[in-house]
Amino acid sequence: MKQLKQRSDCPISSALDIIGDKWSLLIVRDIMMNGKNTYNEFLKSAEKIATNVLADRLAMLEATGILTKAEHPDSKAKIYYKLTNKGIDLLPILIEMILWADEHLPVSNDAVAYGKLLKKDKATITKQMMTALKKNNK
Amino acid sequence: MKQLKQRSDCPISSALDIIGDKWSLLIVRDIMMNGKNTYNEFLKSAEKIATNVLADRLAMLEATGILTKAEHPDSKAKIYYKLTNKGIDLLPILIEMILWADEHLPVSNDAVAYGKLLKKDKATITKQMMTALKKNNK
DNA sequence: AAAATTAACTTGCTTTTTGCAAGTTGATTT
DNA sequence: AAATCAACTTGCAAAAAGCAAGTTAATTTT
Repeated sequence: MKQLKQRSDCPISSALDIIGDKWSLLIVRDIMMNGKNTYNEFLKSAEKIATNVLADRLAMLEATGILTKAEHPDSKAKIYYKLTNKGIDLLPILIEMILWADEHLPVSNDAVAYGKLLKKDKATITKQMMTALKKNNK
Repeated sequence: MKQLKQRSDCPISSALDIIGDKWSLLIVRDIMMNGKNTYNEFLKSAEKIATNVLADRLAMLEATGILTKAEHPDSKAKIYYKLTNKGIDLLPILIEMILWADEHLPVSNDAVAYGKLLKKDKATITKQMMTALKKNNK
């Protein structure tokens, strides 16, 4: 697995030590906003993560306590990946990324629409999502 | 320079295409919160970025319109790197990373103290910093 | 009940990126 | 005029990413 070391005691640097790559937050996004929870579902996302990279990131996100493996309700062959509270608490970072991208990058029409909604009522929407996610988590 | 391509039209993915690495946001942090503006100042930060990686990231951040090169007030030998409005708008993402790290990772005492302050008055502090940064920017 | 399919990986190999040390060039200081 | 400083560049080794194919246990289909 990717080497996990703390480069400094700066909080931004320490956060980036874990989530500072192109893939980790996409897995978190898929669980949080796209209702995905299994290896093959993650593989199917538009960004096309490689199988070995996905395996590596899942192991790393588990090792850092952002997600955990659980039994899948439908089948013993599947693994149900779910976010911990630590993982759920990444939501505000994702929200701010959406708002930034919506303002400064070319994104889909859907994303533009969602961005407008978010901008209007960020605090409420965030709190709502957070509560829903943590409830499912118990 | 690192290949700049959009993996999908998802806003989170598109944001990560640019800032999804271990170094870019540390440069932004250094300009935004640590009063650093030159190559050698960036090199001196605790995380010890390599010279070639720094050069690469500066070029990439300039190419994506997050920062620009300006004349240094004190010397013609120095380059003064400053954030654009697009770069300044990354502040909320950094703020949320600080709050997350403060809650879930081991960070310095200073960071813990600052996190408490932030948590109490996030909106006001963010707006204040943003305004100050954009004023300097004109 | 055997064969095929699915899910979650692992392996091997190539390409790209990172990290490290040393070198270059123009401006500034001694 | 010589030494130093600032911002890079270059060369090379190590690590990570990307790609195709293979493995194993659990279903599903025939």
